[in-house]
Amino acid sequence: MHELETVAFEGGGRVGAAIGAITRHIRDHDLVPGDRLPSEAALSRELNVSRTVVREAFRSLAAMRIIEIANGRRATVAEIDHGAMALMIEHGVLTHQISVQQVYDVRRTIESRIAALAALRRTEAEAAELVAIAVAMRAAANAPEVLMERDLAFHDVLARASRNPLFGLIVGALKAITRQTWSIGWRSRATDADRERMLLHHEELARGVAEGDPARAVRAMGAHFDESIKALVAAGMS
Amino acid sequence: MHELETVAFEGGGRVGAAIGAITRHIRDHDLVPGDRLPSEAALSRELNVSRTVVREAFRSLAAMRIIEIANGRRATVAEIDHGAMALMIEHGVLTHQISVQQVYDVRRTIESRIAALAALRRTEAEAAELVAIAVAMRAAANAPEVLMERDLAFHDVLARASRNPLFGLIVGALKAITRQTWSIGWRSRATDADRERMLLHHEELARGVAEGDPARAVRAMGAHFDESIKALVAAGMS
DNA sequence: GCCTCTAACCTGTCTGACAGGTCGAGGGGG
DNA sequence: CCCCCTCGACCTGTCAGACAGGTTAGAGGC
Repeated sequence: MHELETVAFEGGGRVGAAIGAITRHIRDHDLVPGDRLPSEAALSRELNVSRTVVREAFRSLAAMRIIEIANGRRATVAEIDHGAMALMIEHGVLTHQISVQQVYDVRRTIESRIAALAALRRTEAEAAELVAIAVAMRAAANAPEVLMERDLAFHDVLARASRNPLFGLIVGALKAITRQTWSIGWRSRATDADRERMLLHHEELARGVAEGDPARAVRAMGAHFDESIKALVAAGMS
Repeated sequence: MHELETVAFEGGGRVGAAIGAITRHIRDHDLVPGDRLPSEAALSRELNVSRTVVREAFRSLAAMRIIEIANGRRATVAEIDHGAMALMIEHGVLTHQISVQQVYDVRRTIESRIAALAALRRTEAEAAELVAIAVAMRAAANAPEVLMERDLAFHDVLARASRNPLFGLIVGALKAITRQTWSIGWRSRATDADRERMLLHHEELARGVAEGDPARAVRAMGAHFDESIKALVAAGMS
């Protein structure tokens, strides 16, 4: 990897400058997740600002999960995490800037690629896990809450098997929306045949990934999302 | 749209609780971008916490671009914006949690879908804009800095033409990485033929979108990214 | 009715203080 | 000699009060 430069985000105030200084510190010292940052007092001395300013800068970075803060402990560099991104996207949906259907279109796009990559890169353990979850989903066919959690777990494993954490990050961020709309889609799957098809798609997907057949996996994922989106639209989800 | 519930993110402290209260306020009052929030003093009275706590909560939300804060003005609900997401992803790359290649794989996936959607949904004005930018790119073939900006503008227009702001959001977030690696890819396009192909791909893409031919647009986008990624790998980009 | 200007309001930053959590250096016990 | 426990230094979380500087709504003049 070559040199990268942090984007200038320092919007005017001293807090922005402090944020810049801290991210620069991370970059210049080539810190990795878990590494500790200077204390608030040390930074406030170094930057010639009050502790208030440093604290607000820390809070900002913690909100983006760039660093982690906790009482008594020094702030540390954080691992990427979808929590903040989920909040941002959720806010977009809540304020009518993004529709649920648009979220599903993005998810469909991403998950299709994930399916292909997973078919090519999954470990044996992941293949077995996917098949097991698909079986477990059928067993929970009459318990929507449980079924949803297994559905989400299925897609988590899939994302992990794609060997690209950015896919996992995005899917994880969209999961919050999924969780809130899942039951609507399920209820609108009126007939047993509809529900059976959903289970079959997951089984087919698991098999495609297990057998290392990307085309098959992508086809199953596409079919799954086509039905999901159709179900949401049928339920009147804008 | 049906009822959605904000994810519980209130990690322990009062600041987390304040964040929850503010997001709940936005949701309960169905606020949209531009609407004003209560003042810090009002919130601190209402929540029985000090202004410090409210301020840190505001900073956190501002970092995620959920609200906007400025001196003298009341905080307002913000429009979705890729700035925060860009910072998060950049941090992931800087701390070696995500590779540049992985970023490009995600971009390729997203942009291919964008190309298809843009071909179906673009306005006439956008079609003309894309063709114009493609022409302008050729004119800047010997000025890498200018060429890059036009390249980025091209993809921005494309994202807008997809009529799905979430695609624009993600592409915008990845743009920071793109900006920092673009010149590496360009330099590694050793021959004039390589560089010519890149221009041709953009022209072909613009034409595919203009003529409403999704398959053609997707094909051109795929070819473009295949070359871009090849160029980055050739340059030793991890 | 429109414009101007001011006073009230609001945010940005600083200071000092204290409660409570964390962690490592030493000392005591096995 | 090693392990465990304790304690003190260090650090973060929250509060209160203060003041500078920006913003805005409304009073008052034209």
